[in-house]
Amino acid sequence: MSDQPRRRGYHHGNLREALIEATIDLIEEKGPQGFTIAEAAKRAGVSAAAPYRHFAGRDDLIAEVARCGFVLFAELMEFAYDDGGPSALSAFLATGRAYLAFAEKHPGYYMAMFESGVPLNATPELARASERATAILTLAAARLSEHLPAERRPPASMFAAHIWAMSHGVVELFARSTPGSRGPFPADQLLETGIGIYLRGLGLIPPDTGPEPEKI
Amino acid sequence: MSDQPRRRGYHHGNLREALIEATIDLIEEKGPQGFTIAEAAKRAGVSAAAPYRHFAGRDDLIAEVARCGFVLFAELMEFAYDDGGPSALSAFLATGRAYLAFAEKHPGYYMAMFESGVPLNATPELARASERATAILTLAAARLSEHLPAERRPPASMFAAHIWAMSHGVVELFARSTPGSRGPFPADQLLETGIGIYLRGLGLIPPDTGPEPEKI
DNA sequence: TGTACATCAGTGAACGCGCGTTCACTGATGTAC
DNA sequence: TGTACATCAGTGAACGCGCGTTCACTGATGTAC
Repeated sequence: MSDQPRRRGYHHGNLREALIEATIDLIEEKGPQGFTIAEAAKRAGVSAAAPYRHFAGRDDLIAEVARCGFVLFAELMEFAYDDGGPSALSAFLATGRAYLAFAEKHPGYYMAMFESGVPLNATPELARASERATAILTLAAARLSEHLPAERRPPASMFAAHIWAMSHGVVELFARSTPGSRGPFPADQLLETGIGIYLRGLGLIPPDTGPEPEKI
Repeated sequence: MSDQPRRRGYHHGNLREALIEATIDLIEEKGPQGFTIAEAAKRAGVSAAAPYRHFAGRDDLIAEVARCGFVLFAELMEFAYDDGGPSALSAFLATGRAYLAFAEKHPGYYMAMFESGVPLNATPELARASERATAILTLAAARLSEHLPAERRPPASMFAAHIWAMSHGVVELFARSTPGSRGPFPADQLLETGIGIYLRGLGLIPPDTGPEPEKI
């Protein structure tokens, strides 16, 4: 938050972390391609050459930010999932809410992860972090779909992919407060209702009462 | 496709369109931020200053490409929708397929529209084009949901937003052939099944036969 | 049909800028003895 | 406890580059008469 460069002396003492922080803020403000190493260094109160003591270059720094983002993301999802309690359904819905909350509270991370152009396998560490996050969502989906008879149970990874796709789509299209926002619905409501309808389609939520749909 | 600059003389004759074409190709190859006016001009066989006779600047050119993209997009969606025939349901599913087909066949347009950072209301013409595209999807959703009893019918714009979000999410996360693609499912199958489950949740597709889900 | 002229769509040189990165350096830190 | 020295994390100047944009210009086109 504090952009003022404050240094204790010749050595920064914490430059690596300070650069990561600065990168997050910069990406948040100007988007992934508006980010420059030079400005991150300036914000950390350090010369433009200093970052190269800690990162191989621009892409390496962004990849590291993305990795940290996935780590935090996974932690939040895991915390929200709460080991499947109090019920598989509520735990699942909580992870969905956590997804959106993460994107809204940490747009810098989110952009580094999904909009920076850094491929998810740019570094082995990044690949591992993103896989771990995927695994949590997939686990939540798997646990929830155990309540479904096996013969009409989609693969858990497909289930998870559907939810991920809808969540990501809502974030990208409707959660940004950029001018030109579409539609009158707040993003969290949109995602909540969307997931609700999807789960009803799977048979995980009882259908609404009401007359049968006419034949179409 | 032909990158060779071929000119008939001092005047290009068709520079505006040639620049748009070059921009599409460049964005497709290098992403929206890899695009430069200088290179678009070179591809069109023209000096770097020439584009300024036709566009106010970089952003204006990208915005125009996005606008063209929305126009084509709307046309394809409209064609796929086919005025709601042969049935509201099949017409709706066709528009979903058209969405994905557009993203796959015209990635340059798609990126200019959704990933370039150009806000959808950057110019009045762009805003109009994107609204028209939205309107078509919303119309398809409205027509389809007429088959639902009014009291459990979500607003058509919300319905449309759900579908748009899932489609966009599938495109962004699973349709790119970039290294690091996730999941073993082809994008079209993912979208098809996802929309199917969603529509079942709305009651627009009869539920699968099978035992009731246990209480969860 | 021919000529004069306005208009238009290009050129090419130049600008200022900021970026990513390298390099030889230097000041601070910590460890061996 | 004090000193010598290796190591580390910074500096600042410099580089080459390519970009967006401007400007005075010039060649081609089309229209009025």
